[in-house]
Amino acid sequence: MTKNIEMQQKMADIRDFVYETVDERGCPPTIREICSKFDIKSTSSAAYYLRKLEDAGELRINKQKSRGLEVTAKRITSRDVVEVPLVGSVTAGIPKLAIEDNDESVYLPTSLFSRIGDETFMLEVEGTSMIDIGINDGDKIIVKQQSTARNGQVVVALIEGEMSTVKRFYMENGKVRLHPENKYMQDKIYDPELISILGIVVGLIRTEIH
Amino acid sequence: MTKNIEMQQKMADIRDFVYETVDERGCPPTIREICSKFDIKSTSSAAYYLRKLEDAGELRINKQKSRGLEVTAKRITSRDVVEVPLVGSVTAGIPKLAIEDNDESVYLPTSLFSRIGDETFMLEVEGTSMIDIGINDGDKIIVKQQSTARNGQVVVALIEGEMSTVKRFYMENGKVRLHPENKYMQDKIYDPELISILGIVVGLIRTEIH
DNA sequence: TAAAAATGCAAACTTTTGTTTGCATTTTTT
DNA sequence: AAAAAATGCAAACAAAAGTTTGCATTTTTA
Repeated sequence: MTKNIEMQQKMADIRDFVYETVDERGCPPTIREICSKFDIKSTSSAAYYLRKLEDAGELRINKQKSRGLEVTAKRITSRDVVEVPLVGSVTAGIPKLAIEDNDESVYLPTSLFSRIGDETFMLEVEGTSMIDIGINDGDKIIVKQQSTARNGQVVVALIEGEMSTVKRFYMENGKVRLHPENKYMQDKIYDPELISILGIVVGLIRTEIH
Repeated sequence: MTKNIEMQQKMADIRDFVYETVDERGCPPTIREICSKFDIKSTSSAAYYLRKLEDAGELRINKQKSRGLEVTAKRITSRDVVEVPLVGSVTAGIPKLAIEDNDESVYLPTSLFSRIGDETFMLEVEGTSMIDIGINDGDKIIVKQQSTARNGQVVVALIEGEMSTVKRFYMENGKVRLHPENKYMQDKIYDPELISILGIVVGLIRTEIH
């Protein structure tokens, strides 16, 4: 009995090793790599375990192919997620306008954010100016980069080139009105040339509930 | 010149093929697979392109190893994301208590949701009972499964075994008080045995901003 | 306890796969 | 236009990696 448990463990270890290797290296281990990892003396012994794992449905073996192991569990592919840069915070003075390579980035599930693409970024909200529509201080908003907006859209805007803000956007009588969704705050009206739109808020992530 | 452009295109195509194959199959293509994919007649020609791609830093070649190609771009691994099942909606009558294999699931970035694990699920909120703390109708909440809660935590609770709800939880004088964060709604008091806690709300995702 | 099954090893073997060599053709440079 | 470089192919080659065989040991079953 105890032998059987050890066996189960060994099989699980090998399976995990195969899975990890595929995950991290993008390429399954060879039988000989498995041997040296687990101190198995003969390739045929390792192959024996692999056959058992295949019987158990834990992996697939492509006959006569080098590195022919395939994992059966669903793997994450680049189609499943979109990488979106996290570019700092809004209302923190001058925002970063350029997305840099060394920015922290976040993977969002395409199943929820299907239409977002390369021109999307994330930004942490500071302040409570949009709290009446449920955008809280500290929330991370997902912003689709574009320089124009339609009336009533929630935008990230740059005011006079130096301060960024999240507000609801209106263009009325040749003026831009930025409307905070906070009943204690006032709308502000600007000359259009003082405002540049950085993008439209399309989603939000909150990681703490208080 | 036109030849040169064709060449660039061919190189890019091969690189993409290598990347896609690694991504989808979890294993790079062999040189001969690249040959047949692009109608290259000789393995040495394909190898020649691969060397150029390596010079350009687009991939790495492990010498003398079968399937020794490695992509250089960062790949998504299972460490980067957590798979979380999306189990329906709350306040939609009797909730599903068991998480099923065929549930839709969503990948969340571990960089934002570092502490969540297997016992986490997502649920779509229906209604406005928590709107004062910014949980809107249609938001997808991230819930950590547990059967107890501390005072003041936001929980998903099952009332009398048949209706689930999101509320702030208090245990006072031997009674459970469920507090909606909506100034137009009233707290409700229950005997503890009528309430079971399904989990604690730890985060939220919104995919539409109105 | 004896037979059967499972586990394990070593070595030879076969297939897959990357590499090298030599030559032909095309493109670019001088 | 001639020389040089780049591109491309075929075939032989070498290394890597999966498979098979036969036997020894341990564990399980009858």
